[in-house]
Amino acid sequence: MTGATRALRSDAERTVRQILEAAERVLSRNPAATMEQIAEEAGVARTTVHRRFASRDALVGAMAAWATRRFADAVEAAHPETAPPLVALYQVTANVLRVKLDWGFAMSRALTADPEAARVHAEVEEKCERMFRAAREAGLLRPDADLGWARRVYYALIHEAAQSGDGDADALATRVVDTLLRGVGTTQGLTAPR
Amino acid sequence: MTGATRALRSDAERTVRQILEAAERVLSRNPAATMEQIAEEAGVARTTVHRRFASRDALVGAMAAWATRRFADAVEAAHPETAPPLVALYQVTANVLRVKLDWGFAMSRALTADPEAARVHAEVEEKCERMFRAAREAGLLRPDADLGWARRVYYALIHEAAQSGDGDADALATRVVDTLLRGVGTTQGLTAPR
DNA sequence: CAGAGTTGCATCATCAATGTTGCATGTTCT
DNA sequence: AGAACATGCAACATTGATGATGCAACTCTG
Repeated sequence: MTGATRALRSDAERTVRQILEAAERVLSRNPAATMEQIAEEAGVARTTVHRRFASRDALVGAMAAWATRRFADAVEAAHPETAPPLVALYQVTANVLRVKLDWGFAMSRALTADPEAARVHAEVEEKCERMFRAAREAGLLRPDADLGWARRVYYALIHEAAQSGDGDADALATRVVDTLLRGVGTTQGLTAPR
Repeated sequence: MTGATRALRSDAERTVRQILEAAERVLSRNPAATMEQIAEEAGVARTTVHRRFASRDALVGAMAAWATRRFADAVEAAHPETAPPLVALYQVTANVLRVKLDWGFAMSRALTADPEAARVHAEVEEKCERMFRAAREAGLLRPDADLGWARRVYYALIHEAAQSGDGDADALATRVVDTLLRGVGTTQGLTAPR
């Protein structure tokens, strides 16, 4: 591999990144957007997009793969296995939000056919599962908490926080974790109001 | 209007309903589904769908209009203006869930161009807003609660409950309201743990 | 400068979904 | 049975997105 080749390839990779980021911006606003619109947003010709990605599926797949990698790294960086549950929960939330703010669409498509992405995703899923189990055993969650429901709520809160978009990842994470654990009410719930 | 006409028109209306319901089933699974697939699910020919709905947009519009009406009725039937906040919250939740379980896709498309639907939707939005304000003033929500965030969370919880699909509307509503107010944790939150 | 590589542009082929129409065949009511 | 209407079927036109290709122009690097 010559120096020239490296330099040129670097240009190419920059273009690829521009396309991926443009696709994220466009598709997060309109999932049915056209390759033309993506190319326009990326500032390249549509043919260039097709030269880089054989098909639309390939493009979305590449986005999903990229987001999946960042997602897995974000979770791993929070050390959810070793950190105390509350710390882990907060760190995972903040890190995932950082990724999701930039790659929301790609992450929503990360559950597709690609076997590698599916594997990574399942792995993260399992880590999250264990984190919630640990949280419950540590008394952070109610002993009778339905972990499946808790996880659903958690994902939904992260999603809403990412959509609302006001504040940085740390502020949003605080809000998410706080809401997840305490809700927004003052009462002790329907079963024991007041 | 002759009796014959009435009878025939009644047949036609039944077909329309079958198409609307089939479209909901198909599109909730795959929003990009084909008119062909919708027709197949409805047990009619594709041409029949096109005879009833001039275009795909018209079909989705009709679904949205139908769902919007049921949605507005569901909220109104809970008397959110006059009932005590906690009761109103629960009743609205249960009633909306009943609609959303059957018309999830249509409701997700109810924010479109149609002026009448938009009006109704804004009206409901406002009722909900007032309900949350009343809930806060009644001490049901924390005094410092961000109503915008609370509403987002509320909508998201309803959505998740409808997706999870286990249990009837009343059980789901209980879960939603309980989670909204108390969260899933035992602590007093990040600011005052333990 | 020469060469390798990339991009833009124009163009073409393909394809799937949409929307239309004519006609024969029911179905329901009178 | 006859009138009125609805449906299925087959065929057709249209359209918009997708994907491919040839060529000229550009930008690096050596």
